[in-house]
This record gives sequence, structure tokens and C-alpha cells, in this order.
Amino acid sequence: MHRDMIVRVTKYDRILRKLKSIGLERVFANNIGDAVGVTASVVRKDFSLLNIIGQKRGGYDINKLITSLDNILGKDGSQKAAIVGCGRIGGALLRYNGFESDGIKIVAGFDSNTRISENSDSPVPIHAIEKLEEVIEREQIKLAIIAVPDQTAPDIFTRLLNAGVRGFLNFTQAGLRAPKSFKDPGSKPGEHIVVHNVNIGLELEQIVYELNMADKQLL
Amino acid sequence: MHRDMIVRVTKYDRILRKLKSIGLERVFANNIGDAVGVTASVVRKDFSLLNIIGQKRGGYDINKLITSLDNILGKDGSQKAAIVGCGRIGGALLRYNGFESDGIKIVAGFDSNTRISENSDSPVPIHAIEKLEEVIEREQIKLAIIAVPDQTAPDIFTRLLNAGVRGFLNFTQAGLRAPKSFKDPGSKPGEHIVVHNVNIGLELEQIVYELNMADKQLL
DNA sequence: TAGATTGTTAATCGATTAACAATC
DNA sequence: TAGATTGTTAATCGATTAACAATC
Repeated sequence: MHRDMIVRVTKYDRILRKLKSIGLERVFANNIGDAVGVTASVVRKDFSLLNIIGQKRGGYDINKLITSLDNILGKDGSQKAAIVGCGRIGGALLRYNGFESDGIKIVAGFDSNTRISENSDSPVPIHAIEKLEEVIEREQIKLAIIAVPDQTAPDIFTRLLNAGVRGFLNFTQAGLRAPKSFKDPGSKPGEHIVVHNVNIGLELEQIVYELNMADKQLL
Repeated sequence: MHRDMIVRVTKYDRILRKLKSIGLERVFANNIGDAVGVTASVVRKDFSLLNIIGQKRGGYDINKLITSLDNILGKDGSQKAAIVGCGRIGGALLRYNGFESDGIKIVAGFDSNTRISENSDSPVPIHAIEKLEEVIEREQIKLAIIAVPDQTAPDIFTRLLNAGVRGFLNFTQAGLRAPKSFKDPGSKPGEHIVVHNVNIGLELEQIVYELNMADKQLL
């Protein structure tokens, strides 16, 4: 399954839950496509590839569909995550409670500033950065949000990898590239590393450029 | 020029500035490709399409290259931006001063909570939400970051559009779709709307699913 | 000159779209 | 039955890659 398809399937899943909450019991490929911003062809093609079958005239049973998609994505229970760097951005995410509904539970924060780690109104414990490995290993955390200063990001990335973290959401400008094949004592063969980057400055720049291109009629 | 290409060109531009700051004077297609994560073929193809020429053996003059790319992207001076919703995320972005180097200047915040708008340590004024149109129009702001609660996002989006904003960075879960052809009294034909979405919950979910797929050897 | 790198072309690859037979 | 929607195939489109002549 290609990465783009995972993105789409995740969106299908989210949309279907919303439609269900509104009361729909069955949906058509066109409904899903409209809501996600793709054509009905893409939806049917994806489902075909995933061996999901509907009814030739009645569309798809929304409950069965959600179950199938959850199953395909491997959605089960909730994933523990840590936030490293609890400054402005990290701190904001730490206090945001909307991830639970996405199956993500923030269980720990880390910060090198004792003023932040010792004295705070945080809903989850913020540990000193020295405790990184200890807590990550004890809690078996596989997912981390990196919101430290750019210069320290590569070091934190390596430490997290060595402690067993496998998925990263990187808010720094540092280019953290997933090593092609990461080897450590505890890693099974085939275990992969996934890094997603959120670069707000880059997004803003791109919006400006896209508008510039549009004005020049070049887009 | 396709959207993917704008993304790459923006990255080339950023990387080249970094390489220049290190002291490089000329770069090869391979250098740029490595830094951005694409092949040298893609870099040369892009440059070819953009009519950027190098020296057959000496690579590209880094200064000329940056000038050309800036020119193509329409980079000039700095763009004014507003942040609507100055809660945790919006407030964090308002106080982040790293956008200036990307050519983005946050000049105004808006919040419906008077405790936030009236009494704050913000480096830029935070206006009451009622002042939205007035300030946006007076300051001629074309770029906005939306960080309000999900339910109010569609209304804010429409108000911003009507006030003349053309580029949006949306942090809410609301699906703000750019109207195919937006018409208002002041809009010239061909004027486009650009919306980028930052959905942190979706990113985290996707990281988990990509890891699940990798474990199943399906990715 | 020999070696290195560009600029461009053609080949490959994969994703999207369109169309329609199957069928409820 | 007539109408609607799926599931799948083949056609189209565009992006990436590979290769190599041009040339500094």
C-alpha cells in the first residue's frame, strides 16, 4: 500500500465517523469522494484494492466500512506519545486534549528548562531531559513529537531512536531523515522509522508563492 | 508550474541560502538533490523547465541561482499576516519570531476573548474579533492563520475572504475548501484562493498507520 | 586532452480517469 | 423491468528515471 493511499484511507475513516454521527447508515462512493476531495473512481479503486466490497446498488454499509478500514489501518486502542520540548508549541500541544479522539494519548513531556519541568500546570508529567531514555523505555513509547530548538533536534532524534521510538512528528527546521535501515539491539528486522515534518514557515511561504503564481496565471 | 514543483523550488531556495551561509559559492545538481531529498535528475529537469542554466562542468553559481529562484517565486520583501484565534496554538505562533526570516511578518492577532485581546504580553496587537474586517482591510492583509475553535472556522473563513484575504493556513479540523472561483466586488478575474491545512492529529494518526503497515511488510 | 557535469530526450513507471458490464 | 451503483478494465495522463550527447 502506497503512502498516498494510507493518507486517503485515514481520511475516509474520519469522514465516515462524522457521517455516522450525523445518522447515515449507508454511503455511496460519491459521498465519500465529495467529502474527502477525490473522485468516486478513486474511492472505488481504493476499495477494490483493499478487497472491500459494497452492494451493487445500495452503496456501502457505513458500520462495516468503518470496521474494515480500522482493521486495515491497524487501528486499535490508543497509542502513547511523548512531547520533547515543552516551550510555546510543545506546551500548547501538551495541553490540547483533542488527540484522544484520534487514538493518541500524550503521556509524557520533556524539557531541559527546570522552570518548565518542575513547576507547571501541565496535565501530564514534564520530565527533565535527562530522564528521556528512562521514561521512554519504561513506558514503551513509540511515538514522539519533537518541538525543541533546531540545533538540539538531531541529538534528541538519535536519543529517541536509541530509546525505541519509531514514529516522529518534527516541528523543528532540522531535516531529520529516517535512516534507511536503523539497527539497534532491540530492533527486529523490517522495523521501520517514520518521520513527518510540520514546517509552518515553509507552509506560509508556499501559500504566498502559490498566490504569486496564480496572479501570473502560471498555476 | 505544478504545485509539487513550487514546493521543491521553495526547498531549493531555502537550502541554497543555508549552503551560502556556510560559504559555498557554487553547487552541483547532486548537492541540491541530496539536501532536498530528490535525485539530481529532478533538479536538472526543474531548472530546465524554469530556463535556469548552469555551467556544463562548473555547476551553478549559488548567488545567481538564488536570485533566479526568488524571482520565479515572486519573493519580494515581506508579507503581512494575521492570526485569528490567539489561544494556545495561535498564541504560540504569535510569539514565535522565526517567520521574519521566511519573509512573513505577523502584524495582527484577533480573539473573541477579551481577557486575551485586552490584556496580554503579545508583541503585536490582539484585536477584538469585531475589528476583523476593519483591520484586515486597513492593513491590506492577504494572508491569515486560522486557529479558532472548529465550529467557528467556516464563519471566520468567509469573513476573511470577504475582507480580502487570499491565503490561509488552517489549523482547525474544519474542511475549508477554496471556492473554485471566488467573486467579490474587489476581486480581479483570475485571483485565486489558497488554503493549506495543518492537521496535527491526522499526522499523528498517519504515522501510527504507516508504522503498522511497515510492521506488516505491506508498505 | 581527459574528466566531469549539464541539458534534454526518450523510456519507464505509476496514478488517475473514463467507461461499461455486472447486478441488485 | 428500469434505474442506479458497484467493481474492474483499459486508456490516458503526467511525473520520474535513465541515458547520453554537448561542452566546459
